[in-house]
Amino acid sequence: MSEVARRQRLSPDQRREQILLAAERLFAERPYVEVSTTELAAAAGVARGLLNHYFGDKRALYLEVVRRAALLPEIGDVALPAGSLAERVDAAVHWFLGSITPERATYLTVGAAEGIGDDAEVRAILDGAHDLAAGRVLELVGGDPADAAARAAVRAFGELARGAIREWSRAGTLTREQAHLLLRESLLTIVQRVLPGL
Amino acid sequence: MSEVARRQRLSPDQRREQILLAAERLFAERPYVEVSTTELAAAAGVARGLLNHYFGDKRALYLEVVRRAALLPEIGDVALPAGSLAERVDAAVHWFLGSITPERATYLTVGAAEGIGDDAEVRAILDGAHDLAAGRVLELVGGDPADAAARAAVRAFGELARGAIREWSRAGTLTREQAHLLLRESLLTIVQRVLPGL
DNA sequence: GACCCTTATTGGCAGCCTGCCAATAGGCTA
DNA sequence: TAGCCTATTGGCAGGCTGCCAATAAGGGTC
Repeated sequence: MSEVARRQRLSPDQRREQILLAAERLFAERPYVEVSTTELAAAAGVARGLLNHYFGDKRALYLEVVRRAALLPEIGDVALPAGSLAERVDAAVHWFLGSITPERATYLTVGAAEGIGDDAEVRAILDGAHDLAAGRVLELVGGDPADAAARAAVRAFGELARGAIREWSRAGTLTREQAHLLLRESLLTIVQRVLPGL
Repeated sequence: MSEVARRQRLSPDQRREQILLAAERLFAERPYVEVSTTELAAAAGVARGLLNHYFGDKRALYLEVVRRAALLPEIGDVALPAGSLAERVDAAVHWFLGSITPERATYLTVGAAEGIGDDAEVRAILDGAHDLAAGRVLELVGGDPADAAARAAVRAFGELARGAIREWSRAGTLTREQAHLLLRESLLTIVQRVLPGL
């Protein structure tokens, strides 16, 4: 029978990636406490001590996973403004919904911990990612990304968006079209009737 | 020096409450893993074993704390419909914002874990509480609480509300008036332009 | 192609945390 | 005041985490 090499020496980057992939899977299935480092190491096919070597401790590994997951949306290249406000709003919503494939839905709706069981560091990571997305949306609809209040309002809109996405892709209580309608009308109202009044 | 009674025999209800209060405080300060049962027991002035006696295990105690926190909003007696739609919407928003005193903000914006680090049980508790609130809002604005899609849309609105509340009471990036404006206009739009189209 | 040397990788030790259970004693009742 | 029910305690056993010194994979060098 084929004897699997007991030790395999990989480049730090490869090994890191391998561990992160396994951790991503396990942490997505069960809550933090329920996943032991022993299990994480086994899933990655590695000695437990290697986790500490690469990430410091369990918590740091977890934060790394959250960091990667939070940034998934690929807030990159979306065609900037063009057309009427209605069209631009529609484009922004489309981008938001489009960046969510069902498989990634789990990660994208990440809102992690708030309130009881809150975790300042996790919160900070997510806030950063959400703020980035809010800034992008504000640009798309022709707002001023530098306006703190406007940005805050759009960040709040982001919560609505993640809520709608969850209703659609996880609970199945809204169709994608319904979610789109909800977000389009809401965002339009926010841009037209709320932002000017802040 | 006054010798504090080494053992004090309380009624189960009192002891339970005493432990829950201490746990509430600690869990609000630091994430679950960071709080040890030893610490919880010390904070409650009780032997560690008593926690298990009353709640089973640490997780169960935590869930109990979350359960109580999630239900805080006192979704009880709010004057039902009256006046124009605009007025009813305003009343609903007022109720949502009013049920949030700064001290309780921490608990009320509880959205707990989603995605990475998700916890099915915590999720279920919060979903239940949020759905209850959504049903109440739907009643207030004259919608049909039995309409699943409408309820889902309003649940999503609840996320917007919690987001706005956080921007206001925690981040301080929105004033209460601004948060109110954002929620009022959004909810009005949802009722007028979204619900009919679901 | 064989040897070396850097460093990726391992395995086990020490401390802490958690759940469990039998022993203890507080305080109400008769 | 004596007795009993049961609230409360303390310590044991197993598991998990972080740390560190020992080990060997495999690319570079001659």
